[in-house]
Amino acid sequence: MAHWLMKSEPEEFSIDDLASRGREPWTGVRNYQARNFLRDAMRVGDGVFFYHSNCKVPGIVGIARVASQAYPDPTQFDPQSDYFDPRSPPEAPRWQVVDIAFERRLPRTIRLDELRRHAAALGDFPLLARGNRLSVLPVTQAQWNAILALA
DNA sequence: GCCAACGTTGGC
DNA sequence: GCCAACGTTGGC
Repeated sequence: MAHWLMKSEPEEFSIDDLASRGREPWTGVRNYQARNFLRDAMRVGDGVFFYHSNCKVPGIVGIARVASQAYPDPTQFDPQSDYFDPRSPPEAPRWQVVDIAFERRLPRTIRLDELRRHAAALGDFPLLARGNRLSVLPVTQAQWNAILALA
């Protein structure tokens, strides 16, 4: 089973939002590399670190599960949506979502600065790479275990 | 709010 | 196919 880290701005969609909804389509991915992870590599049951980005204390705040295979992101066809993509052909949609199911909050936020301090132990971790902007990224089993042990 | 880093676009 | 311009991400 694979593991992932998915970023969300808490002002848009926080771990509390996921907790209250239970399950949610992960809409709005508009980066091809992230899309490819969703579409080609994610499987139902994969573990997800829920990461709060672009906020006061960025870090991992909870655990979720991949709850569906990938399917076309409905927001790409919705002119009212911020994620509307007029260049996505309906017969060959560009953007995909998976559903994400809430599992639990972590007892405390594992902050980005803390993850950086453990960078050596975590090995090659794209979240910590310079200038990283990818919003969906893979986490190895070893990284998953090491990060959970910090919580 | 600033700005470095990065991905995408489009002219050539 | 190159690459400058532009828009976005996201930490600080």
